[in-house]
Amino acid sequence: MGPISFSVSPTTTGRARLGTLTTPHGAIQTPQFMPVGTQATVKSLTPTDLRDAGTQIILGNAYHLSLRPGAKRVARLGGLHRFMAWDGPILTDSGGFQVFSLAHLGRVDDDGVTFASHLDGSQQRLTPERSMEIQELLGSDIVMAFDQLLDATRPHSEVEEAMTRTHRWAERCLAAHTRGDQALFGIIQGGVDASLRQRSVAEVARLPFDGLAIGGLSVGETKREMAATLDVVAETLGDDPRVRYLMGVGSPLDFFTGVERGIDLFDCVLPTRVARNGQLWTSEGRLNLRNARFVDDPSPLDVECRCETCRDYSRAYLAHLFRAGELLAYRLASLHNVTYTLDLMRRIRSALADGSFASLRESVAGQYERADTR
RNA sequence: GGGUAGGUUGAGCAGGUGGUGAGCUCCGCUGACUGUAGAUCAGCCGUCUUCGACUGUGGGGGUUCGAUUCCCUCCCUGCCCA
Repeated sequence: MGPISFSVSPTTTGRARLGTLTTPHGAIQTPQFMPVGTQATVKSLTPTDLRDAGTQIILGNAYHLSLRPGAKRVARLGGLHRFMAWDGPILTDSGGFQVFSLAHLGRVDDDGVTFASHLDGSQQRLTPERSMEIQELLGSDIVMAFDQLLDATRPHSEVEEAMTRTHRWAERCLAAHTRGDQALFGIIQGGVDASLRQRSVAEVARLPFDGLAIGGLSVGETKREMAATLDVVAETLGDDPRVRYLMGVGSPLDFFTGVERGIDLFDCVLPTRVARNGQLWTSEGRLNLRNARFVDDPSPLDVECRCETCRDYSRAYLAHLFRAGELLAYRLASLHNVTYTLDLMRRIRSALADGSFASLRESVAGQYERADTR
């Protein structure tokens, strides 16, 4: 028995599954969404806020935390859970995404990545071994393999090279990972090319990872390409029993795309980032609280939402807070979007259980369609 | 009453001493955001028939081929002196 266990059962909805993932810091129901807390905080929210929003697991980041405050410091202070006062499950990303998003600061070779710190320009080195060391010091429940991803516009040869490199790094991560109380997930790459994805699934799935992640999506490809790629991955994985995590996704409608293709876990900065920029997800679709039409609107943000923001405050007040640049705007907006997202996942699980997934998808699609074409 | 510095697109400014002033920052109006270098970024922000054109430098008058610029006069604002 490994550090985590995953029990999953199929549903009557496509490849969708309902499951329970048990970690050293608690069990989570899948399909599930992980709010992103890159720097040992989900921006503007406290662990109490996260609990109130229904959060079961959060994501942290090896690259950011290793630069500041430093992985050893976090370890000395009792590990990431204790440091940030979140006692639920934590998954840490390996730093692979920063190799992508901060590509202009670094250079990739077969052994790893050399880059200039985005904080002070100092030279840093990240390798599969170093990423494992950092994540073990942080003490997360789930450690992600160190990978390389590219955006959809890159030539086939480059995508293939990054994929094969990711496969070699995957084996090195497994060899370097020592803590028995942490799960380690492998990452499937291969861009939007079906044959590359098939190869990557075969290469990564044959390794003894505790879970499998699908990376390299939602980085510029079309929705159609993402769905098609998820179909290829699902088909190639077949009845592999391990938990499946779609990295960096997504929007409300993306969850339906993923879930019906067998995805169990999602993470995304979108709910919290767009919240800080005034965009709120509601039963009426997307609302931008900075728009002039809300300044005199006394109604709650979303009458169907149970969160503190919707319970206590008006749209007019939120619009005011955003215009005034008040810090409370960020917290109230983030609290709502995280609550909305986690409630949506709960509704999805419920719909999978009673067979109403398709009608829920139609309903939510209609809400966002109306908002988009208003 | 005398002196002095000013009056530029919602606000605050830049510039311009005879030859095309629509430039900046706020504010305002929209949009974007997908394993967080993002409480960020982008577009618009005088009018119109908007790839362009027109109007606009406190009001009026004068000189001039041509005035934001030079002259006269009036109005308004800050400061100083009475």
